[in-house]
Amino acid sequence: MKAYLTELLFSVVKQITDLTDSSIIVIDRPKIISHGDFSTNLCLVLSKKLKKSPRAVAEIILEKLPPSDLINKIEIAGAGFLNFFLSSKANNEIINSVLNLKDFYGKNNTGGNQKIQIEFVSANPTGPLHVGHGRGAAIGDCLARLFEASGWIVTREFYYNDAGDQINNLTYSVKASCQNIPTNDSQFPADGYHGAYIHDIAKAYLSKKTIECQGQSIQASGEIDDAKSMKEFSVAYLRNEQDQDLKAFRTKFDIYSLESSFYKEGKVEMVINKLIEEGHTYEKDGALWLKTTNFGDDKDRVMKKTDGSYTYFIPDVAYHLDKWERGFKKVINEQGADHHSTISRVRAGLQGLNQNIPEDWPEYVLHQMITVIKENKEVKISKRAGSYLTLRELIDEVGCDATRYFLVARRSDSQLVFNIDLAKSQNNDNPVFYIQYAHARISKVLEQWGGDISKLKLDTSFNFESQAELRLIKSISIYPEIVSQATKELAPHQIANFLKDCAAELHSYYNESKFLVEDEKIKIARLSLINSAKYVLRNGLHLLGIEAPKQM
RNA sequence: CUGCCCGUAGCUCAACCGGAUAGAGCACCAGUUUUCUAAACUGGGGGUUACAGGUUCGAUUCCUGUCGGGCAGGCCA
Repeated sequence: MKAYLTELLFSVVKQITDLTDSSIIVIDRPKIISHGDFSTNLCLVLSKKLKKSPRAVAEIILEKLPPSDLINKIEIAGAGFLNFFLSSKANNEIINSVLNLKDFYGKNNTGGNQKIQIEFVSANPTGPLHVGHGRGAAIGDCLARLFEASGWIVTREFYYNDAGDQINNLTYSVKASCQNIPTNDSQFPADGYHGAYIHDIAKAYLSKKTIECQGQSIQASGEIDDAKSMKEFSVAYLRNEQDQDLKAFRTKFDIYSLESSFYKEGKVEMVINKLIEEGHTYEKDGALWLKTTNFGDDKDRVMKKTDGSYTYFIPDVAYHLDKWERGFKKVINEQGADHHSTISRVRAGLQGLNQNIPEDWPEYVLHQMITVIKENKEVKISKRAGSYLTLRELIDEVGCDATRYFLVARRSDSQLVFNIDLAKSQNNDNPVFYIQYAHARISKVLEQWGGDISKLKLDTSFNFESQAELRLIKSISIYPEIVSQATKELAPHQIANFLKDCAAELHSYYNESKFLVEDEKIKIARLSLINSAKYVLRNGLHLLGIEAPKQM
């Protein structure tokens, strides 16, 4: 429809100016219902060029605009906006197209089956997942769903840092726990982890438990001095825990990449050698440095420490080179804002490899930190200190649907306050229930009608008149634009907000109007309308990974 | 001190590439059920968009500065 209006307007623009590019025509969706279905600021833009007032330009355009049976009326408003009101024929065709497309309404194929890789969560296997990881999981998973809905082939990937110092700290902590050293004892490792889960691992290790992890069975040797087994077991134990957390959060990954594998396969070594070969390194203070300042960083970074081991971002670079070599021209990394400094380092490393990788590759979506409030007090999320709110606890307390909704319904780049008591006590006022309730209400009405829902079709000559109906139609017709915009801007929260609005329109309509009426024509029309709203709500909820219940 | 993100109603958050009277929910006040689910709806009060400048037809949005919050600035990850 936007394209249609653009073409219509451009045919006039060509008559009254020498412009040959239709890009100056911008069609908007007005916020206010009385401003019509579409609007354009074209006259304001052209007024300077034509040396006429915007409203005068509007008069001229209006006069020359060819008639269309899809447009009911066009108004000049405000400073010189042109507002378009769709005809009932155009509206009815939208409803019928939703009824035809069903689950496909809102999807598009702008991705053209290109490959995209989305990395998210990527928590270290040193503790259970917490709320922050939950935010990453919710955003990352919704992004993946959005890209799938836009015709991309999505690979969801989880990267495990299973090779750095923090893994040794984990092992030392488990060992100390095996020896019954209290966490506050001076004998306990200074950089150790204090959470209660450490004791669980120690207990399982001593009793020689077997852990299933990604199709492998890892058995603990139970020997306190068997550092290798203890490390393997601890990591497997926590990965297994995380897998269960993610499963409870309805988040699946296609590929798990292990930092350790890039060492094993020699890819870390290859990256180092290549960077030396390309002349981007130098030695200082007994360490090997990468000149990241050549690529926009504010200072150079150590890549090989004096003890011969590598800093964390080198395996990161190796990992991203691997992504590139696997053919992903588009890669999105979703991570916490506390990792933002790695962006410039990883990109610098990739540039240094001289592989014609674009400077802004990969893309990043960073989510800001979460403050968790419980009983009016901030809950500190610290693995080391052991005070800890796990994602699983949250899911158990407020449910998967509500947790997902809360974590994805806000712009990722603003900090978020998660009030546990509110989320818990709010049950009835929770936005997610509000949306689901709208879906359930429609389902119930259609069920009571008892007709063949798949055959519902709207007579194109039918005329919807009430404000509630027109508002609902507008909401339904906007949906595909919301999906493509949310995808383009990597902003899944727009889906959540849209659904709340759409559900509000439905509830208003529901209260204003009865659907199962005597008049067959009116009944079919109204049922067609709410059934198309049902598809929008269901498809939208699906994009958020939230269920659309038939009854509540 | 330096870099990145943020600052919008009492609280939690929206606002499409710069658009029209800055919108929702919670909380507060007043109403709506013998009729498809009241987990709903209708109406009301509540704002100098942190502050000060600038850019232009037009700024919550872009630029500069100030203040405030968060995160980074390890040979930790």
